[in-house]
Amino acid sequence: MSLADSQPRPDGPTRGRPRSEAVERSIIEGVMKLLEDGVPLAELSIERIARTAGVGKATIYRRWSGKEELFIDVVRTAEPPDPELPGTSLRDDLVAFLEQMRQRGLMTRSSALLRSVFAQVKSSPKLWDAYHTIVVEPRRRKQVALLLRAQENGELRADIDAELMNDLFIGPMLMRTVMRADTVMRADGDLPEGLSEQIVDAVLEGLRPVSSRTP
Amino acid sequence: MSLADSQPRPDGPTRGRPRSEAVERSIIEGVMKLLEDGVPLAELSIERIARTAGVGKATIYRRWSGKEELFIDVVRTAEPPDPELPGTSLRDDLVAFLEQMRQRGLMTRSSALLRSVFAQVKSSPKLWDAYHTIVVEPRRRKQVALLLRAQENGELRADIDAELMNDLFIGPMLMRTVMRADTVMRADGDLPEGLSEQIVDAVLEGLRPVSSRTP
Amino acid sequence: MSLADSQPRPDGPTRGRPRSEAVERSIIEGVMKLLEDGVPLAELSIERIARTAGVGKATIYRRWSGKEELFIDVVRTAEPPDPELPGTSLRDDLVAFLEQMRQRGLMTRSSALLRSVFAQVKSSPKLWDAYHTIVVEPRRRKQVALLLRAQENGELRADIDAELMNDLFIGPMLMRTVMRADTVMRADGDLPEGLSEQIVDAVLEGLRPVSSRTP
Amino acid sequence: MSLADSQPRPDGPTRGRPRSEAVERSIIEGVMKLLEDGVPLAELSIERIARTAGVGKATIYRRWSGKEELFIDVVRTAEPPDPELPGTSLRDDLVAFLEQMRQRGLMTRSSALLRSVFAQVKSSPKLWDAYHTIVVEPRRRKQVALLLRAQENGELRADIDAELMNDLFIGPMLMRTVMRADTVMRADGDLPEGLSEQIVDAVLEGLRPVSSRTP
DNA sequence: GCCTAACCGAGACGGTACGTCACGTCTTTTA
DNA sequence: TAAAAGACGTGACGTACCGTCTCGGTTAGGC
Repeated sequence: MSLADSQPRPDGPTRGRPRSEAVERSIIEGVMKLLEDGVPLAELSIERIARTAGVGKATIYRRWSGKEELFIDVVRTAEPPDPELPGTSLRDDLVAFLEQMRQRGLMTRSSALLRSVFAQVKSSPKLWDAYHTIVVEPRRRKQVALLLRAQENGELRADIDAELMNDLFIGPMLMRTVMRADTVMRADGDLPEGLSEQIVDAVLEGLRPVSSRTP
Repeated sequence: MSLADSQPRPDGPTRGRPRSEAVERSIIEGVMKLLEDGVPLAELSIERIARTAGVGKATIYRRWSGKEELFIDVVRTAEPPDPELPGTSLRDDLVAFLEQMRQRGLMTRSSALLRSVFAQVKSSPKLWDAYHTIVVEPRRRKQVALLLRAQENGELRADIDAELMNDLFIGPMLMRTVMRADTVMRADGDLPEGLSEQIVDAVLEGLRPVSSRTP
Repeated sequence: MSLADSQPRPDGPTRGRPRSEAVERSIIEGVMKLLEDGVPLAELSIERIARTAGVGKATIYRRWSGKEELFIDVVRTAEPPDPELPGTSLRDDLVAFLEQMRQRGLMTRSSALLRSVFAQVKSSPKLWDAYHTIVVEPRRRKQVALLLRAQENGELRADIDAELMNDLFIGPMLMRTVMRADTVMRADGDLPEGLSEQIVDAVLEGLRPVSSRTP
Repeated sequence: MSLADSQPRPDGPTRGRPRSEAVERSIIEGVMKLLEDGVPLAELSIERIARTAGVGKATIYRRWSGKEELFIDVVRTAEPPDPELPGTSLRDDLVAFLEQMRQRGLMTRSSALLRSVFAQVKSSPKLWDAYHTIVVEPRRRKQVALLLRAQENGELRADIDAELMNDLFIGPMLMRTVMRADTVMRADGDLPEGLSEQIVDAVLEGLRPVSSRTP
């Protein structure tokens, strides 16, 4: 799960001068710097990245097979780790997941970065698959596991698929962070504090067993 | 709402030979044909589009300022019209909206096309704004109006913002059609018949006034 | 020999609106004006000429089949008429011819024009042929006739071809006006007053019969 | 005096892969081949030259700033070297110079080529200056030096400028090689053997001191 | 005093070439 | 052998003209 040499050295492991790890880092950080500086993704050519990182083009191609592969490593580096769950209640854990999505959707510097690479990643099936496998799916599995446990505890209705339930919680926040947030709204008015709680409470209301509903 | 000349003639309205509408159509349909034939979006150069449509490059640039602008019109042309609402009940109307999203998410020819252009549109703030203004926002307004009326009728709780409610319904389906559908799943197993009803019923359960809940 | 309609009207002589002579003039004068203003010949596109003359492109193509044909008429219009010969002596007549060449080679406005179109004319065999037939050859014939008469009078040696003699006089001046004058020298120091007399006198010295030489 | 990199590398002398001389040659020879095959100069686009030489356009622009600069090197490559002078007499040396001009004016393959590029070069002041500096002026200086020595020896009159004298010899041959030869005459009848001697003898007659004239 | 054919300006049209840029590969020197 | 530098063939970019073709609107005869 480390910063992969996506392009492994073809022959033996150690002959001649070894690849410099410093170079690896300076390339990825160079890309991040450019994105943070507001350079549109479309203007991120390999040549420009090499120039920025003070590196030869061949040095990039030796490690990644192209721009897409490189971006996977950039996203992986920038992606925030999964949130620590409070564990105090189902509701609190769900809120924690949504809250992390909301944070990422805010107009911070590092998120502006993420969002633009994200768009690029999304427009390439190959990248999207990789991103899904490495980042999205593991997190989704955690969320679904949480809900399954709650169903077994009787905290949630058992007659609805846990995967669908998960989408009921995640989908609305996604709606705002990915679909609307990046462009239409400029201020963060669309992602106010308390939004996570509002969503979780409203959806949870319909998913609890009848017996345990708010009176 | 007609096929716009995104690049309006700078001068008066009618001097010189008028632009041919047939050419306009053949360009847009040329793009659709290429996409349907499985040409990757990255290989859709203006030169190739012009060649396919049997048209000079200048003729394209006369109408659109670049590939992106052109894609807006392609999406707009392919975008299905808003669904006709049955009007029999709030639930049925909501299902109708979601059902349309589900249909679009299925792996039909025309939708495979749409989804890749859609990704491209999404990766450009300018395009995304335009798409939002022209396509998304009007539809969203209809949906919200529907919910507001239901709140006034007492069919829905009045203590939750109607816009948020709308996201609670739309978000989960979006999750599956846009986020997961294009790559992870190949068969349409993720968008089964009955999905719309499942979502609407589950979410509606938490949004009805306490008095009118399922016992 | 008038300003030709190089592109004659195909059918009968007079049906419909006749072509405007004013338009004809304004096109040719437009070209001259552009050249006098120092616009490089290479930048003289048909589109620009039409714009300058306030004329549609088709109006130009109706008269000339292309840029080259048009330039013939421009040169013809600008070419100075043959000089009037004093007739006082062979020497004076020869000087008159050379003096005209010298004048044209000076850096006057109208000659800057001529020289640049001349260069263009020269680079196209078709144009060069036309220019030769219309302008150069008739003048050359006059010069040769002059020399032939002088041979009959005994003023010139009879053992040298009159056409070659003509080149002996014309060539040196051409050397300076066409080959060197346009670029290398900037001031007109290379074409000083008295140059024509110098050339004629020097060459004439070798062409007179021995009996009549300067002692 | 080697095949210049008209577009010098901006940086230091030896960094990165050096420019291939083979490519340089194949471009210039490609142009020559096209011209020899009778392709009109106007159809010699950079794209076509690149295609013929099996070379990318950028590789051409890396060396020359445009078609014109390239043509200088083509002309320079094809230009015959200065003739070897017999040194037996002033007359023989002058004949040698003229004879070379006459040879070049004949309808040989390589000269048909040269003459059309030559016309192009002539139509651009910048090119013409360059051509003059590199090719014409050095040769002219040799010729003038020859005449100056003859003046000092008393073989030529001292009262006529040596530069003017030079034009008296060169001009007439130029008249036939450059002005008339390319188009009007087709066969080489205008440049017969013996022409050089005829011109030199006729002009020399007027330039010798009176004492040494043909009786 | 109409009729109508040809003119006129404007500018769209399918092409071709321009000169620039980035692609991914390759060949140098230097370390 | 890696690394920087940059040349290489390829091909798309967006612009400018080419010569042809519609447009709406004149402008002169011939009836």
